[in-house]
Amino acid sequence: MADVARVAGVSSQTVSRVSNGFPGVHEETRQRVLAAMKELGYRPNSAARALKRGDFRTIGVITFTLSTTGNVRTLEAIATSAAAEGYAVTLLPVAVPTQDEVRGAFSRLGELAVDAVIVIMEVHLLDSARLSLPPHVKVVVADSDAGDRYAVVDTDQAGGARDAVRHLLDLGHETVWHLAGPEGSYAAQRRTAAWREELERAGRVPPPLVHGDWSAESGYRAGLQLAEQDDCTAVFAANDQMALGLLRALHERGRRVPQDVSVIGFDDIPEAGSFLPPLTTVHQDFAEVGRRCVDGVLRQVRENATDHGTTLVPTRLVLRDSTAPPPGLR
Amino acid sequence: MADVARVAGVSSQTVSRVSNGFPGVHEETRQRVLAAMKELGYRPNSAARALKRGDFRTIGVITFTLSTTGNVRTLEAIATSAAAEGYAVTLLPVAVPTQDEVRGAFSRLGELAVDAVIVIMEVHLLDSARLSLPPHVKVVVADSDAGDRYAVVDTDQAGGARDAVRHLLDLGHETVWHLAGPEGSYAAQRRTAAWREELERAGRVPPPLVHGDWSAESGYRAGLQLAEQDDCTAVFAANDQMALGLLRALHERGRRVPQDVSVIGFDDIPEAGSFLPPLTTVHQDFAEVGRRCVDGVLRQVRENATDHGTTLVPTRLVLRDSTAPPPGLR
DNA sequence: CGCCACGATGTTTACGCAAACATCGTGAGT
DNA sequence: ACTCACGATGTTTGCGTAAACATCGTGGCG
Repeated sequence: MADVARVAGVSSQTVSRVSNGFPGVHEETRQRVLAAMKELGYRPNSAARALKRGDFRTIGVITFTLSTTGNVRTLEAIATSAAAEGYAVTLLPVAVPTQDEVRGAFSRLGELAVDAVIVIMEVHLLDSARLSLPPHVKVVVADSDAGDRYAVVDTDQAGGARDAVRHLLDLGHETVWHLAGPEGSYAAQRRTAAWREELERAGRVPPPLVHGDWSAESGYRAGLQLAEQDDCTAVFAANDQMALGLLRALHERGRRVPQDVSVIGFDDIPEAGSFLPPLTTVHQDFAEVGRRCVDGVLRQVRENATDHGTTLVPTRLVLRDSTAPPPGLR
Repeated sequence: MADVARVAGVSSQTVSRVSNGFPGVHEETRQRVLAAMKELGYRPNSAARALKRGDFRTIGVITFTLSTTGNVRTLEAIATSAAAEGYAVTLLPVAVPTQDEVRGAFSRLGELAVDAVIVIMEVHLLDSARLSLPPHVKVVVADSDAGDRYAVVDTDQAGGARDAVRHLLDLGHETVWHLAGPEGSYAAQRRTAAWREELERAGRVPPPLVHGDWSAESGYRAGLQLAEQDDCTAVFAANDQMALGLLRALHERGRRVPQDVSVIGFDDIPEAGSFLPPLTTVHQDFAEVGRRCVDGVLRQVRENATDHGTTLVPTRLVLRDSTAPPPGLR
């Protein structure tokens, strides 16, 4: 910076003003400084900037895994929105979803150059970790229930699940089976709860629950069981991957979809339209979730506020070819 | 830090020594300092540290999109490896794959707190952008051909493609059709080139090329064309998503897989085993690619060297149920 | 008994930048 | 002509840390 100042024949303060786009610099001087910066290949040192300003213009994202579409899409949207606001995103991977690991990530966070954190994770893993959070770091939680301790942004899981069940009932199915996500997942719990409520509201009896672990493979295993149930004409899978495995199991057992069994998924992953048959599913707007997460943390950072509300992003039912009226009604 | 020093009754320098694990501090004193740090909730300020030390302990990752499995898995492995080495990872999303956008990302990089960069991107997008790279930033390129300008880590695309073709020929197929990736992609080009070479080496005539854009939807469209070709008994799809669409198209047109047509993919995405039928494919070890990327940049950072070599990560053929001998040979 | 070496700790300084304050010159108003 | 206000620019200072150097005390050795 001093070099630039010397070349341009000004003081370093003027260079600073130019580099930050502050007013009060004569146009001609500004041009001279810009030329000098270019000539010397000057780059402001972000460490010094951060030290002086007291913030880092960086958001940390803590997430357990990038193997689920949802987390990835959310992350992508976060990165894009953050970039648009002049913020960088640093990734804090948590290898194993244990409280120890999470606590470790949070404590590393303290030394990390981060103004705010977005946590994409089941919150029960956070419980004991929260204490080690540096006091000035703002938090928004996605994909979880944080009670009133943190701000939360999430898909309207319940609404989406209700729509899915409703759709199958409207087609005439007597009831709807549910291929649920892992028990530890709050998102899975909410989808399951909403499925049950919607059935009960319609006066139907919820069939026994079948659990998977989000993977296609677990969907396949569950599908082999469901294929045995003759009275099973409609299944609501808690995500598209499991629905994929389910489709394969049903196909192997000679149960046609949608003629014999209707299947509906959740997420609307890009491949869902290419399943056999193309999958009717509940679309999640991960991009919107990511955007609102960034909005949320930046609002907290800028206004030094502490939000606690929950923001729900609506879902949308995408009708494809995997659902139809039950055999009796055709 | 000054507060900690006061509470512990030592100088700030001693606090610094403790916080960096330096020797030459009496054990008793160390404990006193640690206690004071804990009591006050002291966190070293990473901006000041970076300013003083001159590096950031951070690796930037520039990638065009997180919508392909490969990029995501690579990113995940990078983040994990980097964390193990005490480095953070900051994400630099490039919204649109134009040279302007890429150049923008690279220039933002200059102001970013980053010691090294891993670029997961087609390199032709880099060409004109390279000039604006800050001189001290080390680079490793994944998923591309960077000539001898940068260090490169990549999957052995050619080897994987050869294995795929070889496998189909060994089953007795007369020739192998190819559903290629987008023309702009170097990875796609290499797979295509290897496919052609392997066929020619076996004295077969390469059928006309069909292009997709990596998406399942494009695979479906291509599949509709291929289903018309009666002499098409084996297809090598350049990735699993396109293979998925291909399977659907073949199924819709009444061509059974693998009885009438064999299909092989590339990537081995987690869902590949749940396709209908389970997909034979070429497994890419993205985790290894990510790890080697981190190794590469860190070696450069630490030894201040400039690597230019190319590291190839081997692939592995995963046999499932989508390939079989051609109809004539059954 | 005195000196020195060495371990333990303290003091000074600079990293690069930008806020706060200081200064300079010019044109408008009286 | 003289003041004053204001725009343009310069000077000083400190952000939190750690390297370099300085100091202090203790035990061993001649």
